[in-house]
This record gives sequence, C-alpha cells and structure tokens, in this order.
Amino acid sequence: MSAPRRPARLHEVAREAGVHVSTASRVINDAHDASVRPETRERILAAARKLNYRPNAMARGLRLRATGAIGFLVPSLRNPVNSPVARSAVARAWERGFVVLLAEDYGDEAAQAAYERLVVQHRIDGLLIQSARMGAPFFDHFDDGHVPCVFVDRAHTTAGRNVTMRDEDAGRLAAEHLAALGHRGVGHIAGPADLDTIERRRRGFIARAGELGLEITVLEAPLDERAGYEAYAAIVARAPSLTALYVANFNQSIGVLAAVRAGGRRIPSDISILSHDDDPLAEFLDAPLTAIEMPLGRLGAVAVDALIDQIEGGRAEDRLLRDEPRIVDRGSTAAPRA
Amino acid sequence: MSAPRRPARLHEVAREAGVHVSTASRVINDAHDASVRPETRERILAAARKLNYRPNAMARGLRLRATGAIGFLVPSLRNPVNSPVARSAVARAWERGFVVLLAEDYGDEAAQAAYERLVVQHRIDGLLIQSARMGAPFFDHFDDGHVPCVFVDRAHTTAGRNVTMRDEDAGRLAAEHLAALGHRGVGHIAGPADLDTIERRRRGFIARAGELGLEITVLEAPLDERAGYEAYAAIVARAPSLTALYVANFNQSIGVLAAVRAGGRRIPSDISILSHDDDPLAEFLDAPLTAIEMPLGRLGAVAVDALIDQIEGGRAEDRLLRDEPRIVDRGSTAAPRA
DNA sequence: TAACCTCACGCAATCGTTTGTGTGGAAGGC
DNA sequence: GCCTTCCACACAAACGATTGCGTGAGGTTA
Repeated sequence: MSAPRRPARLHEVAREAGVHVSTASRVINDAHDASVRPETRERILAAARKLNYRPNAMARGLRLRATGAIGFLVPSLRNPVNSPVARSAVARAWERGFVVLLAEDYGDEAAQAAYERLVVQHRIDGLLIQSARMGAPFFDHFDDGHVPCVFVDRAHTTAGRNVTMRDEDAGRLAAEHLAALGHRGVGHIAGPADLDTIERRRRGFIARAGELGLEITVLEAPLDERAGYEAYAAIVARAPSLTALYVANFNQSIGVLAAVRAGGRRIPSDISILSHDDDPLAEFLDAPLTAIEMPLGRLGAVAVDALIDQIEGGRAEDRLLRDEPRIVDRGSTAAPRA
Repeated sequence: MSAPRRPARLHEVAREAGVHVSTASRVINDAHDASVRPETRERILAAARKLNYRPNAMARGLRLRATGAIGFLVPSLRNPVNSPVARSAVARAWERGFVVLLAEDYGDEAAQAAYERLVVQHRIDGLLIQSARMGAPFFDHFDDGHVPCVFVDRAHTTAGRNVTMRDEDAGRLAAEHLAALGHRGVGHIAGPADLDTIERRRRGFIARAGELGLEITVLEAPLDERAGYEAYAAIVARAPSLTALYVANFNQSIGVLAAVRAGGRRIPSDISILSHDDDPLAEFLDAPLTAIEMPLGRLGAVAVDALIDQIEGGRAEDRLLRDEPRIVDRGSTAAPRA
C-alpha cells in the first residue's frame, strides 16, 4: 500500500477529524498556548496519520515567510576537499529540517544570479557561502546583516558570520613537523593571497619557521595540480638547497609529487613533502602523502549549525573549529639526508 | 544603490502603474491571449523595473502547483567522476530557470526521506536520480510515472526515463585498444554487478575481447581505491600471465596503480593499465593514466534537459549520449614485452 | 439567577500569485 | 438611435497553510 497520489491537505485532515482546519493546524504545530481537549488532539493526530498528512512547504512558507531551505554557494564542485564539507553540510541541514539549494559560483555574475534566484525569488532562509573572492560587490548584499549567511572557511569582514578552522596553527604545525625532522631549509607553496584561509596557513608557517630559525622560501601558485607541478620546479630553482616542502593544498600536492618524480628525485630521501588537506586518495599516491588533516567533515555541519542558529535565533557569532590540525604520516616526510 | 530590502510585490507594481494586479500579472507573464494596450503594458513593465520586481516563487508555486525546483539525488559526493555530472546538471538547470535541491543517498531510508522531503513536502517538479541500488522499494514511487524523474547513467526498468552513455561501446573500445597493442591475455576489474552501467562495460569488454580471441579474466570489486588495490593482487594471482588490465572505474584505477608499484612491476612495460573514466588528476599520477573518457560533462546537462522536457512537455523518452567513448592516451598502455 | 470567566474551538484574514469570469465603454452595423 | 461586438481591463476565487480574534457552552461566584 503506497501513499496516496497527492498527499492530504490539512483541510482534509480536519474534516476527517470533524474539526476546523485552524484547530488541526494548532494541533499539528503543537502550539503551546492552544487549549485543545486531549481527545480531540488524538482524533486529529490519528486522522493525520491515516491520511498520511504532510504540510505543503510552499503554503507554509508563503504564510510564515520562511521556507525551510538554505542555499549553498560553492566555489567549485571539482575540488575534492570541498566534498566532505558539502556532505556534512547537507546531512546536517537535513537533520535540522532544512533542504539545500545548490549553486555553483564561477564568477561574479553567477554569484549575483544565485543571489537573485535563491534569496530574492525562492526566499531561502539563509545562505552558506564558500566562495573565494572577498572584495566582490556580491558580498555587499550581506554586509547589512539582513540576509542570514555564513562564510564557510572564510573570514569575511562582516563580524559574526564566519566559520573557520585553525589554519594558522596548521601552518605552525607544518613548520614544527619539518623542523623536528631536522630540516633547515624549507619551502612553502602557497595559494593566492586573497584567500584568507590560505593566507593564514602561510602566516603561521612563516612565523613558526622563523621562530625555529629555518630558512624559508615561499611561492604563490593557483590551487590546482598543474600549478603545483610548475611551482615545484620554480621553487627548487630559487632555493636549490631546500629539503622539505609544505604545500598549501591537496591538488597542488599531487602536481608536486609528479614534478618530483619527473625531476628524478626520491621522496622522502631527497625531499620531504607535506600536504595541507588530506584525502582518501593520499594513501595510494606515489609517494603516499603525509598530510595535515583538517576537520573538514565537521566544517560543513558546524557552518550549517551557525547558519540555522542565526536564522532561528537571530544570534550571529563567529565560530572556530577547535580541532587540532593533525598530521597523518604516510611517509612522505623524513629527516633530510645528512 | 542596492535593491530594496524586501522586493516589491506584484500588487505594488500594479499600484505604481495604476492598474489591477491581474493585469500586471498577465503582462509580466506575457500571456499570449491577453489583450492589453501597448502603452499600459509599457507602464507596467516600467513600474516593474523601477521597483525591481521579482516574483515570489512560493506564491507562484502554490498557485501553479509547480515550484521551478528539481531534486538531485546523488549516491556520493565523494566520487570525483560525479562532480562534472553535478556541475553540468546544476548549470543547465539554472539556465532553464530551475533551482536544484541536493540530497545525498546513503541508503534506503535516506532515499525514502529524500522523497518525503523533496517530493511530498517541497513539491519539487522532478527528480534526478543517480543512485545505484536498482531493486530498492524506493523506486516504486516512480514506476507509475506520476512523478517526473530521470535516472542518470542508469537504465531503470521504467521506460522513457533513462539517460545513459555508450558504456558497452566503451568496454568494446577497451578490448580493441588492448588487442591492437598486441595483448593476448587481458583482465578486467569490474564493479558490482547490480550497477547496470558497470555491467554494460563488462559485457562490451567481454564480448569484443571474445571476438578478438583474447583470453579474459574478470574480477568484481567495489568501486574504491582500496578495492582496486586488492583486486589487482587477486586478479594477478588468478591469471599470472595477463599483460593488460581494463579497470572499470577511476578510483579503482588509482588503487591498481599503487598495487602495481607495490608489486615492483612497471607500467606499461610489465603491464598495461587502462582506466574507465578520466579525471584531470590522471595526468599527474604514477604512471600517468590512459583512460577512456566519457562525456560526463554533458551527461548532467542532458539529464536535466530530459527531466525538464518531461516536466514541461509531459514527454518522456530514454536518451543516449551518442558521444563516442574516447581513449586519452597518457602512456599507461603499450605493447606487451615480446 | 445574573454576571463573569474559562475552555475549546470556529471564523476569516492573510501570505503573493494566477486565471476564469464579469463589465463599462467605444466602435461598428443596420 | 439601438443593438451587438470587442477591447481592455477589474473582480474575486482559488492554491494550502497560520493566527488574532470572536463566541457559545458550561461552570463559578456573589
């Protein structure tokens, strides 16, 4: 026996229970101030069960000015580190009764279109923004705080709406890890400086490496494999003596591995490679990649919690995932050759 | 000058233009049968522009029983081959004026929950299903054809709702490619047999390899890296003399590469590896992976087109992406050693 | 017993659109 | 000059829920 074709309306539940639709509504919504006889309440609930009642989200949203939907603006579905974030975000949103509208942000006009469609037309209750470009005009929509939103893994200027991780500590950890192995000359392949997440990694790495008296070379490169490949050659050309490399991003790391192989050097005996961000793939690469694991699986959930708390409670507060960045050692870092 | 806080309602546009809201509605919706004076029409459109009118999707949906939203049920956001599909699907849906509600399907009860939330409560207009499990009770919801849906890269029994690619031809192409290189003993690491996509690859490969007189060994394995890793050892144990391997899935292929390296053999001199599905990563692996490229970037778009045509036109027809599977040669296949 | 209160509901407006059905006036035919 | 036709718009009823307010019955109090 399957559910009826078109789900029952509240009206029909009320009729079945012999009450007015308003009474049924109060019972279904469990209105705390409503006085309704227990026996009537039971009749209504029974009718709802019998007819398999499900509220119509549109009618509800129209009346309540709240849709039970949040938007998710992701920079790129391609980057594998985004997928655990997206997974946990969607899962948590569903747990809390929200659905997720997906939009990909490949540029300013796309972001603007997403805003129009999601916020203005579909009246979503809030927006999760994982986009990169910080100064874009698009972000003005949110500065006045009228549209609930949360910046995921970004520290936007607007206070109270950022969910971040301990990226600076990750950078420091990277420096400590390499120093502890005995490296003196270390390199860092960073990402575009306008990504504050990446920038914090760089800052932490440079600061800690400085404290530890390491010799540091830093190079900026885009966040993809090819850029990593090319950056390796460039940074080695600039600092031929470096014995270890901290790479800001998993995709870049894959390119770096390829470049090291192409250069005929061995990991970790000739050079140590430490990747930021981990992925199940890492274990199967050549060499298996030692990486700094960030709590990506929680990031999405925490961001969604922050957003929904903002929607429901009106309170906005920055959140920092306190999880310690953790090194997953797969052998691509080791002591430098004496 | 930014948009007003709460976008104008049609009512206000009508008032601004000095007409009734119904007239404004007809003009905005460009009703073909409506007779409205050109000058009035202009006044209304001007008012709409001035007030930056955007229709409220909920009110519209309530009245029209159509939300302008489609659901996207994905098996796993983790698998990288899914991301180009998702990208192109979302992009195409947006082009055609739809938003996309995302749901991840990790099991039967999750799929059931997705159905309840998306179809029953939020009244989405249709559903894109990329899920695996074919016989699940969940699918009964769609067999009667009342809920528009499309199975992406799946051939469900329900006619007219499947969008597939030339997987069988891909399998045949794999066999031909390896035979042309001179291989005689070939292996195939396949996936779970209840995935019809994977099954078609297997069928094509076996059939063509048989025609070409090759000696074939087939092994089933789950679709992840570790499974690929283990499957390699198992298939080599079973058929030590095979000189080439066609791997059903990109993730598996990565595991296979690692296993080959671990076994101390060289690619392609000791063994040729041919991956099904390509990814930008492939170029940077060790060895750079020769792969069969499928039109994944179009799959999502075509599926969305099929779905929206079904929603708007009522016509449902199976679609096959006619793009020829193409081999991207990166050197992981070669002639066997004499 | 009249006034009053509370309980347990019903009534009806409302959210923002769409659309079938009026309707006043101008135009046209005779 | 009257009837018909048609144009160009207005009216109002939906769509399916929520919620402030009204109200009849029954009980309590003076």
